[in-house]
Amino acid sequence: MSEKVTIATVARHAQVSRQTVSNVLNSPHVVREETRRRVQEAIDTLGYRASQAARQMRTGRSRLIAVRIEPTRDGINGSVLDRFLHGLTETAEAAGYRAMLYTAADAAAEIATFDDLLSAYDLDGFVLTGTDHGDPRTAWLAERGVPFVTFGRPWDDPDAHPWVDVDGAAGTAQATGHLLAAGHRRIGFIGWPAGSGVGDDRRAGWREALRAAGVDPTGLDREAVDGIAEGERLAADLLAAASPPTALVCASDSLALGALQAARAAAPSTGPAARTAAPATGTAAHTAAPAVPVIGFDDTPVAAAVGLTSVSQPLGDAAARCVDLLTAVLDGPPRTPAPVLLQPSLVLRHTA
Amino acid sequence: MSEKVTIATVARHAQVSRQTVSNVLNSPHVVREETRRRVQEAIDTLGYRASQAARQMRTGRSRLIAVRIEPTRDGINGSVLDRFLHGLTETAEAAGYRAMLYTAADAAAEIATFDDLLSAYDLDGFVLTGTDHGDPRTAWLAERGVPFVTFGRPWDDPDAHPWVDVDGAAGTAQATGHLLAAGHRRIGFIGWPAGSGVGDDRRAGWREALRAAGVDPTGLDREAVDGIAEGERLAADLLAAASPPTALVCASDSLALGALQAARAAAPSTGPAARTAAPATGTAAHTAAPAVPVIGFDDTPVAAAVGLTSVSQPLGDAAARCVDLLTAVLDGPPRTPAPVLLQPSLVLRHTA
DNA sequence: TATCCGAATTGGATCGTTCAAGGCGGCGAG
DNA sequence: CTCGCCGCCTTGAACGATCCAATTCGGATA
Repeated sequence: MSEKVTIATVARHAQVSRQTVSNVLNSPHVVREETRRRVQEAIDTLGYRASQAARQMRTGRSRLIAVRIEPTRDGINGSVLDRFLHGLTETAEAAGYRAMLYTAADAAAEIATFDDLLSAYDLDGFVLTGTDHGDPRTAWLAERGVPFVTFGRPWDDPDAHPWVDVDGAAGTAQATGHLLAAGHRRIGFIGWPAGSGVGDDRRAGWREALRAAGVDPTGLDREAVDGIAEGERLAADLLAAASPPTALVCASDSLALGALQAARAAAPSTGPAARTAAPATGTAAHTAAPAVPVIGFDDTPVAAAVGLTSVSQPLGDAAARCVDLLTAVLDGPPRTPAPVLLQPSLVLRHTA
Repeated sequence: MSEKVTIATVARHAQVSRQTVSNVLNSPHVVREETRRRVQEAIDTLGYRASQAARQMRTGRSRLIAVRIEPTRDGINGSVLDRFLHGLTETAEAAGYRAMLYTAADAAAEIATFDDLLSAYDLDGFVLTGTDHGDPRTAWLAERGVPFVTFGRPWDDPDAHPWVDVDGAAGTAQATGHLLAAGHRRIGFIGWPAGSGVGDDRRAGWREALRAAGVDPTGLDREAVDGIAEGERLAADLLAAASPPTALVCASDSLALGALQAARAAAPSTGPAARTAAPATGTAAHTAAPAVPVIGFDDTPVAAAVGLTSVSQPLGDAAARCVDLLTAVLDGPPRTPAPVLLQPSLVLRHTA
């Protein structure tokens, strides 16, 4: 191995000055074509790579973006983040950025981490996931003019900052529509307690779809925090009602999984037009369609494994668009790029 | 906001030289206690943070470690990486390091990425996951003296480099032992094609456990690449044999999930001492114990969701130990720290 | 021929930190 | 008394890139 190859090495090798080499890399248009080629050749020959540290010291830019990796709560929804991260890393690499991970127990700790990462590592930007009403993190970042994008809408003001999101309401509406088309009328919803942006959005999709079909959604929904056990409890409660729903839409795969068990436990009631969906996946149909169809949300591996019909989010796309927006802010003019709302799709399996 | 606060700002504020401030941070023992306190106070007051870029430029160390984020293959095993990454990031932060992500399509691309990360970002070290026989990546890194740790043994030479692993053989042995204790004798194994380190290890655990119990494992195992469909196929094949196994141990949850379906499809055969395990999880027992008990490997969310008994890897621990070993190499004397072999545990659920 | 112009290139200064070398007062040994 | 050493601190130089101002140079213009 030879000595470390710096910009000076390249300059000497190509018979030009350091600045010219720098120009070839950063502003190729100011360099004569023939010179540019000669320099580029030297770069390739020597295997030169600009030192990020040196560049960063001068420019204050690190070409690093940070993402938080959350503790896998439920376990089921964990792999959502997994897919998102992969897409993010891949797109960032293509744009010349690298993704850095950080953890934080709560919003306050996360803000402290922002501060640390910004002052110590000169981070260029952040990708936040899972925003909610009055998020203190976005306020902190915006106040300091730090570039960031959220995966999840700013529920208070759609123009507050760049964001990417998946249209959850459209997803539950699509799920509800699928069940309506199969002949169901009384379609229940199992979701999260009112107040969370995402949860309310998903419930709204179901409600509006029912209303549009002329069905009164009153009394057809239940709510609880996420979890299989909760899903089972709520579904059992719904199915035991005076006039129970004949199909269920859920705000998550966790809830849906629990609901599925309640649906299976329930006697094969007199649901209309049962057994409409055909097995969609390649694996054998290992579970019979439940008497009460159930649709989940997120299309997690668990859903795929147990044959649960679920609303799938285009996570790779979402991650890519996050990077797009962020780099637009970083590399382009200082204007806020338009937000992106992606459409989910319904993945049909055995349960609906 | 005031101006950027550098080491010079602190020095002025504390009435000392830059170097003394630097010493307070990096070699506190050479500074008089009273001075140290004064400087520390100035640091806290001003909210000073050392610029990584400047430090890195001088020392050549970035306090960054890189991990590859793989494309979620199966989906089921994806969340394994998720948990590992979280633990890694957390432990790295505690040790003053940050985790950076990268992707790579294959080993060659990964090596190219090594080169890039090393020369451009001055990466301090790598954490590799999923090593195999004759891994070109470890060879490349070792040749250049780049610090790295693998999660997964170097299957050719245990002393080649620092590593952390989970004792897969012990896991399958434990699973097999559990079934033996329940009265089973003919216990089958569904695993991956011979040749992969991890797969062979897991098979060996099962084989030796059977042998130790005086059972001849011949003909009781099948192999295929990972996947639910494959698992179902292999299990069906095994169960259709002349003298079929009465219980199954699998090399992954994916295979186990498939096997479970085959086991349920099979008529409740005359297995011995059926129904020994009691429901372990908090959620209601939604699935009856199968006629042929099945045990998976990895304790994925899917396993938890469907009630599959599975061998659980201590991923958080593993990640932490990876960071420990890596920082030992980075911060300590240049000797190879002892490898770490962690023990998995059997999580009992409904299927065994 | 002298002058000017713009494109292309050059050399010096700079970012914030750590390293290497050196200053300085005091103390113990020769 | 002087010398060397030690503990504590300071100063100048360097890491490798980019920014800025100055300079060269070929060619067009007066």
